[in-house]
Amino acid sequence: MVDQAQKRLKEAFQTKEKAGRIRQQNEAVILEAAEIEFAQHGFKGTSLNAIAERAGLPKSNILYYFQNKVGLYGAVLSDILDMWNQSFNDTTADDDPFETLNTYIRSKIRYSRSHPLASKIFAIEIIQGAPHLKKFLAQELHNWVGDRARVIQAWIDAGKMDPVDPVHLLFLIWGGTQHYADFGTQVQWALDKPELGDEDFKKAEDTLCHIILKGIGLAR
Amino acid sequence: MVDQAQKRLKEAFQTKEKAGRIRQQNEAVILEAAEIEFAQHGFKGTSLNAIAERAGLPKSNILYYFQNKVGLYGAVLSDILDMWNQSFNDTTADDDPFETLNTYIRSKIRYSRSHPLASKIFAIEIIQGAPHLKKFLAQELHNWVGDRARVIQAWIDAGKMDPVDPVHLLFLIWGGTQHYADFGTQVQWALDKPELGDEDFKKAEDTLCHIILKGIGLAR
DNA sequence: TTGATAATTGATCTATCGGTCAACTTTGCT
DNA sequence: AGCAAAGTTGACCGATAGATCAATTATCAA
Repeated sequence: MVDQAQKRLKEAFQTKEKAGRIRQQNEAVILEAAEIEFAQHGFKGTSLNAIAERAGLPKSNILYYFQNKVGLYGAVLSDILDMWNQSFNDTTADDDPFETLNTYIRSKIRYSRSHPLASKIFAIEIIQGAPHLKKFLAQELHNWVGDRARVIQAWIDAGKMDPVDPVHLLFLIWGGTQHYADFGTQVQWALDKPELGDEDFKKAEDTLCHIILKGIGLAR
Repeated sequence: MVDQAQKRLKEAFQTKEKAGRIRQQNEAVILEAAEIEFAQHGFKGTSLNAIAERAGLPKSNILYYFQNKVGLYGAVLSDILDMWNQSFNDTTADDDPFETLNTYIRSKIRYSRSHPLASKIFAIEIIQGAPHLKKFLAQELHNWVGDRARVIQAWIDAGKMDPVDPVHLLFLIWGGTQHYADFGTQVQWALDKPELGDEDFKKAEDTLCHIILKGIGLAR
């Protein structure tokens, strides 16, 4: 989705590429700790002290690697955007809609499972009005959605699927798939399980693909 | 969904029923200001000072009405649960699945439009692990989902709709509808509109109902 | 009118916030 | 080995956090 936005974020926040082994490892530890804390308390609600304690490093160390709290948060966001929409990016009207959307939905759910913290940080940021991402992402997202919507519209015009609004279809896919990361707590309550297993995510994938693909007139 | 949970929350956090007119009005002003701030910064990220400033009242006043920050937050959550799932609550296996789910989806989207702040506060709370709601809501939600899932399963057994997993169907509806409140910022970016109008929400309702209802084998 | 109770709020407390700085150690080149 | 640069971190800063308290004002029954 967001090559351009990610690049600009990186320019603004990323630390030096070349660095000693100790520093690289410490930075990784800090970013991991920061990810957990930001996902749990949001930007304003997270304290550098809490991150430092979780990372097992002095607070001063964090502020030496990253110039301030916003810089650290930006680095975390940059890491997240690093691995956003892999699939569905290069799709054209000639591609098979069933295959493309089936893959897209399943990869989205798998991302929810493998990177729940990243999804949560992103979700909180958006819910709160995306004060730190707006300038990096707003235009980019509009372009990405526009491009994808045109592909879907072409499929519709070719009679390959039902005439549903492409943008709202994308929203449904996003909402339905991200739910498993962002609202994982709620999902666990509903299923009364401390953690979801392979079979749960398999069932989630299959159910979503069945409903959405059949719902837009695609079947296999 | 949550009669019991709401009642217990109220017992724990609600202020006195009987109160002077000035106090009632001030409490309403405070709760409204608190709703905005909590939706924008989460529980930890919100300061009583910011709420007081927005409400135009001294901070001490807030702490006199509500005993502390958790109390105020609890009162806001209680207000939110007050108006949760109106529809789909008394549905039985004898009801028409198309009519029931069609109404449910549309009412969910309308709620997203009319109460975006409530939805956002709830979303942030859940994303962050629901530290303040867990004891009030976890069991309740499991029961509610179980009951609704049984109704859907009865529809499936009666051959009225496709054999999809009822719980994941509910998740898809929740994710797809709440998206319009929680990720309203993202939706606005995608559509490049400062605010969504009647026709946008109409299109959202129609698209979601079409895809989901057709996707589970219901049509009209 | 009076007096007890409730309501209100400015002053103030301690803890913690993000951030700076200076002292010290380690690293790496000559 | 010597030394400048980079790395590291404990001490500390002003600002602000949630919360308490005491002094004042408003309310209302007797």
